[in-house]
Amino acid sequence: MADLPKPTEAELEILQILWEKEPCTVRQVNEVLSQKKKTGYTTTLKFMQIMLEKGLLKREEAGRSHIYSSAVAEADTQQRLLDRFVNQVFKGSASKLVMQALGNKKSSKDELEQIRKLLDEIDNADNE
Amino acid sequence: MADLPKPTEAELEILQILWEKEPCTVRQVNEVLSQKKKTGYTTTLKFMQIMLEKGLLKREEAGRSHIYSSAVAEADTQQRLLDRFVNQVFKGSASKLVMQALGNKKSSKDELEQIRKLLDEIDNADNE
DNA sequence: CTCTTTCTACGAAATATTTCGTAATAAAAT
DNA sequence: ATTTTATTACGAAATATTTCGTAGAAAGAG
Repeated sequence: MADLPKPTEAELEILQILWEKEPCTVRQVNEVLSQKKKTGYTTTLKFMQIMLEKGLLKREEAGRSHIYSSAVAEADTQQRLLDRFVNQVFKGSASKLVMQALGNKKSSKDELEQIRKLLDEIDNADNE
Repeated sequence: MADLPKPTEAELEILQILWEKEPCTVRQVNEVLSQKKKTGYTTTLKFMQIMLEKGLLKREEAGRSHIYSSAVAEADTQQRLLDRFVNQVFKGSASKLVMQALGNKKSSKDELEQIRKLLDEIDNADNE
């Protein structure tokens, strides 16, 4: 578990698609990706080859073509990016980020309730 | 209130310093910046000139030299970056981000209490 | 006044990221 | 069997970001 590189913005878009639909061929990924931005097939292919080299994806040969899957878990990646983000933008203060996020984003009652439950759990476990 | 460009990583580091200590000369900023990464004086200067052009900074002539301040507020910038981040990494779900942030980051009791209060306020105002 | 130091401005090199064209190959269609 | 289509690999152009060197001007020291 060496230090995986931080995925770039474009790489993250591809990971999002794979997390949702994997395993996928390049074509399948490109079909989804090219709806948000007009991306050529070989552009997507190139990204996925680069990501394979970086260890972000894995693949399996299927005759002429390849079938890709993510090699990094969604939650792990989110956590890694979040840590970076909190440090860069909020000087490491997760609670400041949380308050800013809650302040301007409307969340459903259900979600707010879940957050409350989480707070309770943290409080209870908080006898370090 | 046109669309300010998203500050790059290096630009954000400079903004952080200014938000803390502004107004500053290039030298003052570089003194702080060069402690985290060995940055040459002209590198910092160049960044600050670019940031002036982009509208991220403003400055005032002081004889031979210039005195810079931020032209964007910290909270606004954080909010803008946060929105982007939530969309890119958490598919727009602020509450997922919040839970991930609370889950792995230890926050003080005080901070957790503040978040609870914030939740209450949201609940009360929540008659969309 | 002359030399040294401290600025700014500018250009451009170095690196990272994104995008695509072309060639080679294999499969599928006719 | 020839042509069309689909796929990978590769290289490199286009763009964005980071870094620094050099020149010139202005201030300060001697």
